[in-house]
Amino acid sequence: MPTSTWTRLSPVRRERVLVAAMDEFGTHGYSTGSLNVIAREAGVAKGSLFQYFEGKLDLFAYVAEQTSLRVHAAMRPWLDGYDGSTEFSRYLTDALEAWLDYFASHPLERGVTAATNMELDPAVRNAVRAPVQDTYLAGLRPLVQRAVDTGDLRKGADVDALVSLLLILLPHFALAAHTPGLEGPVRLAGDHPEVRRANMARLIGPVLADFVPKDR
Amino acid sequence: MPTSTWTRLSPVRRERVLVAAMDEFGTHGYSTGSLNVIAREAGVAKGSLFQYFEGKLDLFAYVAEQTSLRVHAAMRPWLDGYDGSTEFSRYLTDALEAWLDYFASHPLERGVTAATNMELDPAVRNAVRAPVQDTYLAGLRPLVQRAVDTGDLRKGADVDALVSLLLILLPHFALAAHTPGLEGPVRLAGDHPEVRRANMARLIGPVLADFVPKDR
DNA sequence: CGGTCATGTGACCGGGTGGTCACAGTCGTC
DNA sequence: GACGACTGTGACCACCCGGTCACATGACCG
Repeated sequence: MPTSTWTRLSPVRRERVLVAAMDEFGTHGYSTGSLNVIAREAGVAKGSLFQYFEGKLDLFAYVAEQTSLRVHAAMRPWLDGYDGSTEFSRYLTDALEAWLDYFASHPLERGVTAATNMELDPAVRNAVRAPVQDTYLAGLRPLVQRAVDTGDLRKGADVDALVSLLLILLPHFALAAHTPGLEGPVRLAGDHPEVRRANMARLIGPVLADFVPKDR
Repeated sequence: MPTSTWTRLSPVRRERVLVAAMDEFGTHGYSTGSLNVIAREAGVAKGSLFQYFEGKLDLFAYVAEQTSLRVHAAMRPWLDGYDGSTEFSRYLTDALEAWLDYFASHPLERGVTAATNMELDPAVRNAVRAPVQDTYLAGLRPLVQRAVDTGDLRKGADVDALVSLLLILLPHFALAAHTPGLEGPVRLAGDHPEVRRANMARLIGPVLADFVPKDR
């Protein structure tokens, strides 16, 4: 949790520190990320960082939280916008495409998301990843539940199972498109957006197939 | 690649170093793992490590490779044993359960697998993860292909898509059962093996459903 | 025995780390 | 102008890192 000093800071200074921290942690991860570098890139003395945050972990947790809020805000229209007028699998594919587009155009957020997902140290992950995952859960579950309620997904479909699968696949999709070596034979880093969309449909389609009503 | 000195070493000394390195890298990951600790735990001078390997990355790459060989060897019966006499989805569920069992009883291998999968630095991942992933690919693809050939999976099924999905889900299953915060609502860390198996079936079942023939 | 060579060792090196703190500056208020 | 509270600063601390290297050890051979 940032200190009160941080909240009183001028917005431009806050943004400079936040961006520098997102960049550094997003590029090198938590343990390898350097406060010296963050302070230098932000144009701020290192001592100042310790007046704004309790320490490195506190800063990282703040960065992770802010990032997840930004991502969540960007995806909110898709999380809230489903009304059953479009076939759900089509809607979800569109939403996933927007998801990929967002990370393609927001490398800072992509980096921090990667660093958060890849963190190994349980202490760090507990401070950072579990809350973020809860945010995703709170966004996805109602969306899936609504699709079941409207009959766009099969009555009695295992909502928890689908949500769990999405929770595994979503971060993977977001990162695979930009980190080589994460992909299987079906690549998401395709040069053409159409290829990427088609390949994503190849992956998400089969997963959804068992959840849609038989007569569709 | 280890030096020739390493290959001439007594097996007990090699094993001591290997185990210490698996433990350290598996617990703390590559960048945070310490050669000082490895040398101490192995009962070996730090200088000796540099007579066995070119440096830290070389040691880590060796550890990752050896680990993937061990895992691969343990799973080989399942990769080779499919002959179409059992329904494929049943066979795969059994194989995945063996997969979970293996990591439950081999914490060193589990730790290194986690560290390999969670590595952020592209240079390290290229040196380590891509080869490992190729090993998985070489094991999984023939298995799936055989299931298509025997008609246990639908003719014309998208083999690449299923393999890609498995490549994403498998490491996740292996690690989720032991690293809190990685799981969605459907948990694999259940106390009872039956619960765990049932939950895994809830996740893998829908994924497979679209690949099995319609008349089954 | 002396000589050679492979191997083992740990003090040591330069460098980077997260974190601290004594000091300097900068406001608003009386 | 004088005060006090808040904020900014970077030299500094103790510590740990990966990597090196001069030397010790010991096995084998003539």
